[in-house]
Amino acid sequence: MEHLFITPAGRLRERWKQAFPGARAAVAVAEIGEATSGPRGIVWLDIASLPPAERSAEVQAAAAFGWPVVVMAATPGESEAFQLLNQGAVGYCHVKAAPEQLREIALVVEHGGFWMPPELMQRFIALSTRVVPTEAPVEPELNELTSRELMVAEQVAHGASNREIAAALDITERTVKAHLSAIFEKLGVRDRVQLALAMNNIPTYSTVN
Amino acid sequence: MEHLFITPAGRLRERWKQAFPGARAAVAVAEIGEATSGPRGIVWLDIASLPPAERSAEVQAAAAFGWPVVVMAATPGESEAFQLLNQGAVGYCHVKAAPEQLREIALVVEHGGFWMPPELMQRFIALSTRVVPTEAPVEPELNELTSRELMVAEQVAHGASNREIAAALDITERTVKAHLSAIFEKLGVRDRVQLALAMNNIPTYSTVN
DNA sequence: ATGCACATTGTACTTTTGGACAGGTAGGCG
DNA sequence: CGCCTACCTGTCCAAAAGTACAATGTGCAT
Repeated sequence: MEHLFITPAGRLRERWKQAFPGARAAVAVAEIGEATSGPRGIVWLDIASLPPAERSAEVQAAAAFGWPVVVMAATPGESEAFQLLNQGAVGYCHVKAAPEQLREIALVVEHGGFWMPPELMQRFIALSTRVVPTEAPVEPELNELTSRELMVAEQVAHGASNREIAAALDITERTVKAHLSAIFEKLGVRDRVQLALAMNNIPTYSTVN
Repeated sequence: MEHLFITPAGRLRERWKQAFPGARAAVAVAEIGEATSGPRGIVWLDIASLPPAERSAEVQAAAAFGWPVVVMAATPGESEAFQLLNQGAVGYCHVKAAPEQLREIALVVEHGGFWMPPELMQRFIALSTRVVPTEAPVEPELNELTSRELMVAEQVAHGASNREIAAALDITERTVKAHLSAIFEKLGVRDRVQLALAMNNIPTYSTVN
């Protein structure tokens, strides 16, 4: 496994040599543009001192080389991270990552995985759930609901509190609760939050319990 | 490195034994709920024959165990993948993945990486660039949330209770409440119901008081 | 008339939620 | 070094939500 560090300085940092004794350094990927047929390796791209505008192109060039590309940034930022990963990088870490960290990353990417700081990963996954189309809409059997229950359910679907519902329907809060209990039972939801989501055709996980 | 396969059948498939000769099998994570202090291992969760509704909870439970969780699905779908990763899984593969593949995945996740099929990863990246881009906020206010707050908000957006959120994020209920208070303040909503609706771009008319 | 579903309300209770007040830690920054 | 932010936690408390075990009334169908 070869390790190729692309860095403006053109020379390896101590940290890198510690991580991979046999590592090589270069100023640009173009400098070694033919080893595609040799043994697999990893390209480590130091973009810390690169103008932001050139980074994307640099990653593309490195990715074109055929080896997994790990980007090393000085100030890991989420928008940059994903832009660069989108350009073909498979790793994104801090330029001052410890040797052990680098070896971990190497293991991950050489086996087809992606690597980025855990916080970033968490955040992106969280964000993704917002845009990924969730099929399987849990279409509630609203037919099961009586007319009065349906009124209450609609109020909840719009975020109303029990007190507000009581006022709107001119009934007691107690009665609202009674209707709600019946609704929960019929629709198989646990509480008003899940009801509100179900009424808007939004699936809920953690429906258990 | 221990390999624990959670599968309804309770017994190892040939493929798994080939991949990890020392692997163990169990019907549920609860069955072995104390080895947290022992050597690190990986939990392989077979959700192929599990009702979709229970999968999320199962992943949560497995994640609570403390080991990296790899979900094995019969028909890998992107929405499910992201949901389950959001529940704490760090891997998502086909239940019939080849032994070599499993070993690759094991290497990746045991070194802190994430693994999912390349197509999914591509899709994931592509989607994320749509959400994250610097100055293209889908909901401007969401940018005000910190990373942790966003995670909590996501959970609420899917109907989770404080207790479930606490378990999922491995924090106390108190902390969840703290985050929620901050979220309510920042997003200008009154309670978790309105937050859940707001997160799903559903207007609420009773925002007053 | 009898049974039944629906709507309504009551009391009492547990659970959940959310806020108030008060900390503690860790990392980044001037 | 303080200062700030994010993150995490605690106790105490009050409101809201939800459940359990009721009762009452109305209309409708068998």
